[in-house]
Amino acid sequence: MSHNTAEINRQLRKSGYRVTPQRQLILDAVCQLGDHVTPEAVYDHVHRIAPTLSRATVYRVLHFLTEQQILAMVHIADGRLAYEMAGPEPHHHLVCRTCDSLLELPHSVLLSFRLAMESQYDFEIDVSHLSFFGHCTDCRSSAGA
Amino acid sequence: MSHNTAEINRQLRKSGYRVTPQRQLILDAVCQLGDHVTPEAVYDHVHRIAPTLSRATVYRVLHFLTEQQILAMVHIADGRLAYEMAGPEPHHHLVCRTCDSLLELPHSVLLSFRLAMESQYDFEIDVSHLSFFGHCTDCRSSAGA
DNA sequence: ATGGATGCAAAAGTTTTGCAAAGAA
DNA sequence: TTCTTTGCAAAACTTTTGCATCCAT
Repeated sequence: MSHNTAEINRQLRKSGYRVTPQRQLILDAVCQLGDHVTPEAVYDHVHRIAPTLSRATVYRVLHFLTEQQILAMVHIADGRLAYEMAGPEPHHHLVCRTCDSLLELPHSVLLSFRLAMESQYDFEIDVSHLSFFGHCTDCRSSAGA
Repeated sequence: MSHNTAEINRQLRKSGYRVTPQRQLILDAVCQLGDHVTPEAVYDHVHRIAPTLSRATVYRVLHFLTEQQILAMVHIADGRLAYEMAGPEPHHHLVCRTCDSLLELPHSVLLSFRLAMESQYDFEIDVSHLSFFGHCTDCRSSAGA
């Protein structure tokens, strides 16, 4: 996924924040590294390009960009947190525990489930992003059974 | 929830493991503290009773009891991990982000969703435990909206 | 020039590990 | 007695924070 740099920069400046090389590097990194990017992966990536860019900045910028809704925070296996570009439409993932592959799940699939929860339990599920863990086609067939 | 101590002890010994006061204390703690118990909460609890019981032991025993399927590991808010008694039947939770209350969700509710994922995406979701985050009745009404 | 952002380093928090000693079977 | 388990302490890892400096506007 590529992001609209000009648009994002305009948005940030309009809100009184600054567009810095670090923020651009970190955003590019999340973009290039794909879905479910960990802070450490971001750090590894940007640190190669800008060796003085610190871990503290990576964490701060990831938080910042999430607050600005430019990034989204997602849960990954083992209860860790990761980030990805915040798309206009919520989407979800099927994460294979064996090969770590990702399958994207359109939002529509979750809607009926959400509605059921709402009517049966009067509980409004936050469905900005969900990850489900399990096993994909390939791993199920190769693992036998 | 109370657990069948005698049965569990028998199971452990049968597998060649030992029943120690620490293991019993930690199991009792998870039992008493309820669903979604963090390692730190367990430590706080047992440390009051047995001040020499160390954090290392808490972590080791929680892992151990999970391997033995006496406990189950669950994801809670903020990507943290917690534990609870492993019931005979999988169950799931609706976790309120506002008041942290828990609603139990019977396994049956998830079955249709699971089947849908399996047929549409050929992906087998691991449904040993799922937590959904959102807002409960009370918090939705009091927060306005 | 002004105030938000960064780098560094240190701290805080969480989980793991090595090893000698303790203790369950 | 034997061998698993524990306690302690230290290490490993992840994330946060204080503060002086820097730099985008």
